[in-house]
Amino acid sequence: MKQSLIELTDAEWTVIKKVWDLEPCTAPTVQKELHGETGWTYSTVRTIMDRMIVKGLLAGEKPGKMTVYRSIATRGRAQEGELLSVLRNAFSGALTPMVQCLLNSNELSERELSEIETLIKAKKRKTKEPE
Amino acid sequence: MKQSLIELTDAEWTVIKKVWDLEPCTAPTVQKELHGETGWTYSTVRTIMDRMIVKGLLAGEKPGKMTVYRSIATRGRAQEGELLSVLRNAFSGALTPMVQCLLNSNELSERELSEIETLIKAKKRKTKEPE
DNA sequence: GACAATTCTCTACGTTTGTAGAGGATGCAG
DNA sequence: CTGCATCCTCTACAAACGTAGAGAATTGTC
Repeated sequence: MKQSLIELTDAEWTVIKKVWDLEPCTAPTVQKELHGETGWTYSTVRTIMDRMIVKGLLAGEKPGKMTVYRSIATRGRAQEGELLSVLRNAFSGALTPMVQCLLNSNELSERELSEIETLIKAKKRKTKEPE
Repeated sequence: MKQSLIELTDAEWTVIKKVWDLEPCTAPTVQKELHGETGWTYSTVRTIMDRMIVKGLLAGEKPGKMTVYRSIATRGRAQEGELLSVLRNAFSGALTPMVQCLLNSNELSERELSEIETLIKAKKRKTKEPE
């Protein structure tokens, strides 16, 4: 039962990335970690995190007085969600143009190009001989 | 002078794709075209389009009584904007993982894989011998 | 010129997002 | 115990988004 696409707002991305790094973690910790980068106050971070619980993106438990947060949405599923929603909205589902745009819009090092080429070859192999 | 990233909402994507197809075009035309797909009323479409003018995504001229819309944001720049913002938010700027995720999250035909491979080879050539 | 159809303008309203303050509760230092 | 620092809860609020209705203006038609 694969839930429908996950989509995160910018603020949610900022928070969940820290959570992935720190979990299990508390709101004050996350806030302190993010403060340099964002300037957000405790209230701000806390609000975002609690809203993310409601959305099923994080889980919060309260053993003592402090709430301990964990991620529910995995990095992979979140990334996938973003990609697929761009694919759908911006490229009407057409993958090749999307990759093309990606390759054009960025200076890639040769190393990156080679890496990607390798990925493709691997994928090709898997496609040919399914498990 | 490259303006900063373009980002469109879902509704804006829906509209601008029609505009790209139909431009120059009027709001009633776009609304009629979208009605099947979205059920939106004239007011809804019109509001979105006018907000898009304010954002500099569309241009509107009014020679007679009807407003004629044209796109300002090009398809390419809009697509690029989406991709780069996902790259930044979800992949912290790392391109290879993004491509990898894309390849994994979708069943690609062998044809697509080959197409992409070709793109990469072309790109590699261009990278090696800059103009 | 009166009417119907089309289009426009203006206003509205609920929801989501970004951001945060005020004040209560709790726990540790002395 | 008393006070200071932490952390929590609740509430707020402006901007953006999705969605749309009400009523004015225009125009083609009889």
